[in-house]
Amino acid sequence: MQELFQNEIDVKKQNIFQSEVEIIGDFDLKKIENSGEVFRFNEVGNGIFCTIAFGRVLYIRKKFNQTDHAIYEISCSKQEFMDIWYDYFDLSTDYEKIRNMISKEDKFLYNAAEYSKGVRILIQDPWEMIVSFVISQRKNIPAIKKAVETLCECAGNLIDKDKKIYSFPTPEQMYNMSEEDWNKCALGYRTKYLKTIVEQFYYKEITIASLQELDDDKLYNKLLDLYGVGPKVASCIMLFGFHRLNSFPKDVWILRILEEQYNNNFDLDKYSPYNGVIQQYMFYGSLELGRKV
DNA sequence: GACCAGGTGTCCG
DNA sequence: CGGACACCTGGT
Repeated sequence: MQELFQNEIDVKKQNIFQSEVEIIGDFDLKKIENSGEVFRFNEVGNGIFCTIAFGRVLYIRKKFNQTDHAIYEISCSKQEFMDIWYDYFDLSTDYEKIRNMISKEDKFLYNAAEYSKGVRILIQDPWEMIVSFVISQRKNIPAIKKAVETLCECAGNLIDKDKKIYSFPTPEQMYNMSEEDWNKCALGYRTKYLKTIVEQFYYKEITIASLQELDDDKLYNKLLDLYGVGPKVASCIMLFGFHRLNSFPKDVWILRILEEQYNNNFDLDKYSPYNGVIQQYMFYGSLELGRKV
């Protein structure tokens, strides 16, 4: 907390914002932060959000609202925003259109989607998603975030010397981690999963490029083959790393909703090809049912 | 100090 | 194949 506060002061001092962009449609930074899909995305104070991805850091803050769009201050050039962050935030997908597919008859889902308005499915680095979601198992979100940051500090590149921000390590960087590094990360039984996966990617027995070519079913099965990756983690990797919007991760919260709200009769394929977006609305809606952020 | 956290591998019927 | 059970560690 102290570090974040320090970070905020630094941001102000350096007047970090460089340009402005207009963003149209569903877009809520706080909701994205709490949507559970991203682990290096944090509010650092005063409405300023910081996210680290693709070896870059972005600071972004809403400046003001117009009726159908909003203006955001950003720490990069407009050009970089269009080249990198436009896709990251999935700004070419019309989430309002997806929300409008939900019938009012389904009261729970309709309310959940209203409540979640502004959540988007970020397009994140597939490798980072594989590693992060293997780490995520049987951890709460603060613990996941901490573990990911420690891993980045151990093996990533220093991309901001002042604020000590590190990039997410590549398979090569993780392959070269010492035993001491692994111990520092304190990943417990997940370490052996990651070591195995890292080795496969290091020796190019599997590549991200080859995975990207696969259709949903084949990709799912290929991910399941990875040591330490089960159905839930594979679905998350597909949704958040490969942007397979039909992938429907079922964690404890979703299972609870499917049982309590739908008596286990929810048609998981009803909103194809956007079942994963619907899942995300349900998951964010679980905040109202007692899930903690 | 328990108890549990966005699960998965393993073993057993 | 479905159901138990152990599992590292840290947060509440």
